[in-house]
Amino acid sequence: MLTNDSQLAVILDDHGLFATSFSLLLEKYGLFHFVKSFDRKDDFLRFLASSGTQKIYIFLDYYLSEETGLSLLPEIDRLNKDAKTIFLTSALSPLLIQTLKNYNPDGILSKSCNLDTLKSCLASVRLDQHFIDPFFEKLLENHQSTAVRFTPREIELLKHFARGDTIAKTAEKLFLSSHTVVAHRRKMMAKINCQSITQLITFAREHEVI
Amino acid sequence: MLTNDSQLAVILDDHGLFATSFSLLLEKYGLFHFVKSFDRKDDFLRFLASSGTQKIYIFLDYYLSEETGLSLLPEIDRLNKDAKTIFLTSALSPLLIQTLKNYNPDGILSKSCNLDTLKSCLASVRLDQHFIDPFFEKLLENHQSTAVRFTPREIELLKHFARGDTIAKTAEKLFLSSHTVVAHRRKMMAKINCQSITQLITFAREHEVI
DNA sequence: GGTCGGATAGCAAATTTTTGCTATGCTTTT
DNA sequence: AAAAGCATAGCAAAAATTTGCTATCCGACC
Repeated sequence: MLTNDSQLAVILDDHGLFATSFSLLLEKYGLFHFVKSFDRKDDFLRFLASSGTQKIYIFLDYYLSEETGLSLLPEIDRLNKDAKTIFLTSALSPLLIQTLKNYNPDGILSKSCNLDTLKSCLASVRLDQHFIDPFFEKLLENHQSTAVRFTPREIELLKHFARGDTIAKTAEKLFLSSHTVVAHRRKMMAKINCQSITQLITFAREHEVI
Repeated sequence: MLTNDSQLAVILDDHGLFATSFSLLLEKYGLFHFVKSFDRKDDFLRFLASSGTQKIYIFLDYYLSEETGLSLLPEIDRLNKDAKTIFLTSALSPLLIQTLKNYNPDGILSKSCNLDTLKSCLASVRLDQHFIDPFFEKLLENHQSTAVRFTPREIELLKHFARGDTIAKTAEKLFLSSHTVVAHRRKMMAKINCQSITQLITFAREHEVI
């Protein structure tokens, strides 16, 4: 049922070990008859350029060495209008996933997904439907509901704290009274109910506030 | 020459897709006859516990979901004294690689390495020699002068601080005197010459120490 | 057999952060 | 116009962190 005729999968991931290994996985389970993997953007694009118009399924890593897979989308579309693009990412940030989603690729999969999710994704994409990893769906939902809102000014100060600036240093840089900086800290710490600046910074990082 | 009899490879990587795929790679090229992959620490440890004393080659991801592969080393050693441990990491930070090296695992490989490097690594490890990816060797050479070193214990404490634990909390969790925790903080802060814990944490994050 | 570094622990003092409470302008929303 | 929320600022006390200095134990290395 999954053994569609002459479908080609192409993988681009700068972690060569993953690219090579993943191509074996796609072959082994009969998900594709032909699989080609690349760990360099240039080779990948060259191959794509020579691929003509045949139907191609592209597995694209989000984090490439110097850029993100997103930046390749226009080029991919130019080279092969019918290509299906599925993003693979190890990211855990709702903000990043939302960004990815906004680009509307054919699929978005977590690198932590299991074989069944991979198969579901392929089944959907083969029916011209879009697929997003249930794990990421959940991530997005949770983000909406648990969102603690920091004001723009608070986030600005928070960035200083996260860079290691003390109260005094932050006040100096932003031309504020140290009392004001303390007040901002206090307010943010109250919002997430914590007792120290490191906890606040950790929270902010985990929730991609900064 | 590579087809040693009844050698077992075990993979632990929280990116299930990689773990599964990589196991296929190890099998396909005859690098191992038996390969088992896990994406959860618990399952991995349970398997290891039941493995008896046979020779095992462990491929360990550096970044696990809540901790680093490093923290599993004692447990691995306890469960199987003869296990060979090879780290796989996508990290690019000299400091992190140095840290990894200090633990003296049997092998350290970049996830961006090619098949030949993987084979060289295995050849070395099978001769009871230690192997480090040439790419990482170069990375370390280039940064020898500016390298700041944290000890394993320091990094352990650092992770607590980064999670927001105070001195008292950290001491409590690790069954230490708060004086000891202070001493560790002090030492690390002296190493990077900073005056507050947030600066230390920021440094550690930027240099991928934690 | 001695030196060195790492992990442990302590005291006292200086400094910074955190907390409890208050207050004044300034927008935005109702 | 009142209310609500944001940015600003202050004082004082409590708590935590940082610093200067010392010291023991242990294992590794020469």
